[in-house]
Amino acid sequence: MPVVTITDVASRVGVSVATISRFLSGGNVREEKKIRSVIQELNYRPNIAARNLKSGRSATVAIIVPDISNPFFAALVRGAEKASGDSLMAAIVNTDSNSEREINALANLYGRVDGAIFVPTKESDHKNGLSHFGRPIVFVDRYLQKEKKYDTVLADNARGAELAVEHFASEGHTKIAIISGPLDSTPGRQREEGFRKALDNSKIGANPNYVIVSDFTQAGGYAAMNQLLDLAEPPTAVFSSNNLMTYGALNALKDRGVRVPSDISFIGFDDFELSTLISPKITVINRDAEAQGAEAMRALMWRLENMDSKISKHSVIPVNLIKRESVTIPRTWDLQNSHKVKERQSQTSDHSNNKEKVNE
Amino acid sequence: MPVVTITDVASRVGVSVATISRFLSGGNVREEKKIRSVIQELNYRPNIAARNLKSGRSATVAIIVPDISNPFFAALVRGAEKASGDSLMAAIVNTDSNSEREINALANLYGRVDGAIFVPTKESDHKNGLSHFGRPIVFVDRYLQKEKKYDTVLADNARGAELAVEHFASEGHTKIAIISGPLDSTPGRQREEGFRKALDNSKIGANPNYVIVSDFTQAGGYAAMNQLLDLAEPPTAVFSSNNLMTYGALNALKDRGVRVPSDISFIGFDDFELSTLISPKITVINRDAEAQGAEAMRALMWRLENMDSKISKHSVIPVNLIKRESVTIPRTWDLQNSHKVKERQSQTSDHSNNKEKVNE
DNA sequence: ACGCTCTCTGCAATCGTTTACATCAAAAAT
DNA sequence: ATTTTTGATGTAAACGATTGCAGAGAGCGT
Repeated sequence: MPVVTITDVASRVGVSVATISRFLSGGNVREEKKIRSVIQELNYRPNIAARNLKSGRSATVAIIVPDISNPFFAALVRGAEKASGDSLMAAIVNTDSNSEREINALANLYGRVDGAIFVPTKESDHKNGLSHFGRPIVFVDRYLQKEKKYDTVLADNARGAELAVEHFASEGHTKIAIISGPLDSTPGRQREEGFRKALDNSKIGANPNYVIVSDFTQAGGYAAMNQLLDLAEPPTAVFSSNNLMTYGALNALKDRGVRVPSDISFIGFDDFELSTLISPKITVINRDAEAQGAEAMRALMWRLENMDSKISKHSVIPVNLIKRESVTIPRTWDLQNSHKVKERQSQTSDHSNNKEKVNE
Repeated sequence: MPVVTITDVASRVGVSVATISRFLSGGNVREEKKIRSVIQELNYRPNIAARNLKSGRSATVAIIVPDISNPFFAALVRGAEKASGDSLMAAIVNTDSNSEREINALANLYGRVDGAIFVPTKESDHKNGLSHFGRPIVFVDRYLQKEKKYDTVLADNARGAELAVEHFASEGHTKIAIISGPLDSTPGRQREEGFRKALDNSKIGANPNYVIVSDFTQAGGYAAMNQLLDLAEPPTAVFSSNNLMTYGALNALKDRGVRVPSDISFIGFDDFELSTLISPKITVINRDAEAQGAEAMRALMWRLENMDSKISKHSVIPVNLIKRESVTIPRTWDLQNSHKVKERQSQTSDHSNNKEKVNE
């Protein structure tokens, strides 16, 4: 297996290597036709490593995600990879939601890739790792609070939570709970904030007992839902902040024989395969994960072409509510009960005193 | 942002670049301590491209899969990536089950990667693409029939199908159907063969009407199940050859109001998240997809270290039956009916004549 | 004291490209 | 007919590492 180089092609055609190189990069050359045929004949392929060395680029980008087997990240990666086209190679790294592995990955990737699409686990500081990496990074779905200069592609998380709350409220719910993700992750925080804000806007107000901060895992969702059901006065509607926790929460509901939606209404963030197979079909907040990945890749590619641009780009992926069967009006008993709550609620807001809310 | 090279380190320490290089590759050097501190101080990182050029390797492998958003492939990739450790970078490519994109990917990857883990869509010939690629390839889950020299990591597909049939048979089913994947794909073919073999072994014999060859997609599974239900004498038990078709088949069942398992028993190949959330919990043939990916990566790494070895390695990932709630005994009406079938069946086998089976 | 081995060192070639620069012939402008 | 412009070409120097080779001390046996 003789490895054929540009020199072989050049001597075979009878020109210098420079000419071949120029042909390869689209320049005008006299012997174009002959070069083409010789390349074909010898099956010449440019040596990528040599090209990378000379050009200082690798035509490769990294996609760093917490867990590729989470359907959302899988779709994200798929969209990104598809958008990269043939010109760019995508290397993927799984961090298992481990901050240490994240900085490790960044260090390892240095010099191997031209840039990265990064889904960090936490919003906490990554500063050293990032500056050492020294290449463009597009943050997806999560970002680092202190670093404004990086491009981001986020979902409209707050809006998603609002849509859920508004839908619950329009059906008459007032005892609305959230199973939230970690507040030091972007989607966790933003969805929780959106939830509170929507509750405030609709004059219902957030009940601290109805805010369970969990961890975006299935086990966490299971525990959180049980915690809600154990309350003296359980909520009549529950919003779960991501797909994995939705699985867990639904399992808890099932295990305890609580029926959806007759006993409790439910909305999850992020649609999932099989959401139509289970009974009832689950109402969800949805967004186009593939589109989000594609947008991130486009942003990164743009940045690679415009390294010196000072402006940072921040895209927001829209969300929408998919109404299915897991939301209905509260049970009568709860309705009466919620009536009382409502009254109490309006009293407190009359006094513009939300201390009572916290103690409630 | 001054890019620091080995030369900078060398001059700072006061030795030649060769010494630094030797230190980097673990050789004994006098100034080890000082070199270490200077590297730290200047934050020197070896230039990967230069190293690749010299060594002729890229420390990168490709993972080529039909669809990363299929949970099975996601798990496969995850296992492979994890097994690669820090020494190897994994580039993933989605082919969308498109043969053309497969050969394209191989061509594109030439020179960029040291080897590949490849899940081809079809068993048909890829010969030219493969030989031009000129680097080790480990075939996973699927392989190319005519190429025996490549390493493979397959699941025990035939055994999986057998387990399903045996379980159905042990519950008294005789009208057993398969929704098969394409017969020109390895898992499709092997599972269908295992199905037939198990049926023959148990003296039931395969009914051609009960073998629907579909395409491993959800839509395909949906259509196939409908086709089975439209039969004058529908099967009492159905085995679906992959997870996507399982989704589709279950949807069809649901849409037509056919209850599982009271009306029809069901087993799917490959477990899936949420298999416990839907009612009934689905009985499946399972295998460890992550382990399969990890094994593939190990095989590839071994091959990269032993390029000249003539022996090709073929690993088989075990499968097991996870009994849940989707299989029970056939309905009484069907039992009576199947009794007749059984009698007919035993007659034909008495005659040791399986021609009739084909015509049945 | 001499030669021998052993260990570490620097020199310089090398990997396969790209590209600034100089060159040169042909075409265009005078 | 001469000068200027144009455009393709070849020469050679990079890019940043690795490595064969030869040399230089140090340690050791005789």
